[in-house]
Amino acid sequence: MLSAAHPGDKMSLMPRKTSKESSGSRLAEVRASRIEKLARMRELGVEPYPNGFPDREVIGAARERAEGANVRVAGRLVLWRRHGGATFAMLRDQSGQIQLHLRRDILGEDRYEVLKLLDVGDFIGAEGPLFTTRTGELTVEVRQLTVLTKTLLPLPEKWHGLTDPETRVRKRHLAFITDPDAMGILAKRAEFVRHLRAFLDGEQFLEVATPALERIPGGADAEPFVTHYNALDTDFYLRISLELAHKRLIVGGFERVYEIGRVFRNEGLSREHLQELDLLEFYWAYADLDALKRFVERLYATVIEETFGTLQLPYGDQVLDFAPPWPESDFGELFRGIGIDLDEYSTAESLRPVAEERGLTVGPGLGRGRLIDMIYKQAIRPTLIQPQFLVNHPVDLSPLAKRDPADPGRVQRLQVMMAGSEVGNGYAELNDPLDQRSRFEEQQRLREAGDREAHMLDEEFLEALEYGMPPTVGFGVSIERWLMYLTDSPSIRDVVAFPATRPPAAPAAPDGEAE
RNA sequence: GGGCCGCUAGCUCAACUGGCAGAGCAGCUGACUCUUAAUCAGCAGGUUACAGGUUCGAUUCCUGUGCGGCUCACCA
Repeated sequence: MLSAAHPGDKMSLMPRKTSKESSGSRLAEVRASRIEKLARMRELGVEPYPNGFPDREVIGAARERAEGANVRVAGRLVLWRRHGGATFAMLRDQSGQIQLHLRRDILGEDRYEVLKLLDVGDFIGAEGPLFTTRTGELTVEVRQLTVLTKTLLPLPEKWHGLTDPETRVRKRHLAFITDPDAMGILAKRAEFVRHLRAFLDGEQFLEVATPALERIPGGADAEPFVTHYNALDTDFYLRISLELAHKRLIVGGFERVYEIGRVFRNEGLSREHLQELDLLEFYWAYADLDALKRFVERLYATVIEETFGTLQLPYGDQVLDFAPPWPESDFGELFRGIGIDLDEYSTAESLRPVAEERGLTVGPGLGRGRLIDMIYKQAIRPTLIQPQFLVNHPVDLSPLAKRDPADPGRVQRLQVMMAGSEVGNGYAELNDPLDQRSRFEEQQRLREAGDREAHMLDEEFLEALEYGMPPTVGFGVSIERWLMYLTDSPSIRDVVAFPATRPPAAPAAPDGEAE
C-alpha cells in the first residue's frame, strides 16, 4: 500500500521555499515538486523517459474504432480530473484528443497510486477498450498505462490558454500546445507547397537550387543583409530574390525552371512583412505575357482548390474568388481614376509636388518610379480587393521587365492583386543586354542619390545576357504572403513557425560584451 | 523611424481620486468510482517589466529605458 507507506516521505519531499534562488516563486515551486515526483517514480521502478511507444495508434484513428475495441494511444495529458477511485483525463496527440478513464479497481492499488505522480502536460501511453460514458463521451477504459515523458514546467491555463501576444511569439511551442489552429496553419502550408511542386513538376518545370550567398544581390527592390565569408575574407550578401540566377540558367539552355527558396530582406517588420521568406519563382522560355496570365490563373486555381477544396476563400469580411478568368486593371487607367495622368508627369521633379500634396514624405533623390509607386501604394493598391491582374506598369517601376512594343514607356508585366496586396508578380523578362545595362545604370544613379533599395549593377549577369537569353517570362510570389491571405490570417507571422523577435530584454550584460 | 496602447503570481485577469497587492485556473494537503472549465475543505505562492523622480505613502502621478501589439511611412 503505497499510500499508507509514504505519507511521511511525501511531507519531507514537499518543496520547501529555499531562500536562495526562489526568485521564480510559484514556478520554481512547481518545478521542484515535479522533480521530486520524478525521483519518486524512479524509486518505484517507473522510468519517466523511456524510449518510444511501439505500435501506438493515432488518436484520430482510434476514435473511428468500434465500441469495445482495444486501442493503444499516446499523447500529452491536457486535462486531469480525479474523483477518488476513478480518474478522468484527456489525452491529445497531433490528430486529436480522447478521454481516458482510470479506475483503481482495474489498475490495482499500486499502479493507481502512481497516478499521483502525473501532471497535466506529461506524456503517457494508454491501452484498453473503448466505451462511451453516460454523458456520451468516447473514452478509453485504461488497462495499461505507460509514463512516456515527465514534464517539469506547467502548461498555460487550460481555459483561456495563452493570449499574451508577446509570449505567443517568443514561446511558439506553447502557442502550438494551446492553440491547435496555429499548428493547423503550418500543416496547410506543407500541403500547399506540396501541391505547388506537383503542379509545376507536372508542367515540366525543373526544380533547381541556387545560392543564397551572393556577391551582388539583385532581382528585387530591397535592402540586403550582409555577412562575411572568412576563407575569402570577403563580404557576401544574402539573396533578396532568385531572379538573376534563374535567368542565367535560361541563358544556359534550361527552358522551364522553378525554385522555392528562402530569401532575406533587411527591412522593417509589419503585418505583412518578414525578414526571411520563401519565394516561389519560375522562368519559362518562349512563352509570352498572355500565356503567363493563363498559366498563373490555372496555377492559383488548381493549387488553391487542391489545398482548400474551394476557390472562394474568406479574408476578413471579404470573400476572395479565385475562379478564372481574372479581371485586368490597367495601371494608367487606375491613376486617371484618382485624377492623375501619368503621361503629364514625365519627370520626378514634376511628380514630386503631387506626392507631397497627398501627404507623402518624399525623401531626396527618389526617382519617378519610386514616386509613382508611393502614390500607387497609398491611393490605389488598397482598393484592389478581388483577385485580378494589374498590368501596363510604367517602365520606371520595373527595371528588369521588357518594354511594351506598343508603348515603350510601359512594360509587359502583371501583378496578382488580392485583398489590397500584391501576391504575385511576373513579366516578360528583359533580354536586350544594352537596354538592361542602361536601366541598371539608372538604378545605380538612384542608389547613389540615396535610394537604398535601388538595384545594384550586376556585371556578371549583364555579360550572361550578352550571350543571349531567349524570350522568357518569369513569375515570383512569397509563399507566406500568399498563405496569409488564403488562410485568413491577420498577420504574416501566423504562417511561420518561428517569426523573428528582438532579443529579450538584456539581463544586465556581463561587461566586455557591450559594443 | 513616427503616433497610440499595453506590461501586476506559471497562465487569465482585478485593485475607485495615491492608502495593507486580490481572485480564478495551475500547484500542494485532504475528501470523492461516469466527470466535461468536475466539486468541496485547507495551504502556499508577488522585485506590480526595468531605472529614476514627486510624495508621509506609488501598481496608481511624472521622466527615461526595454519588450510587445496596433497603426502610419517603406519593402513581397
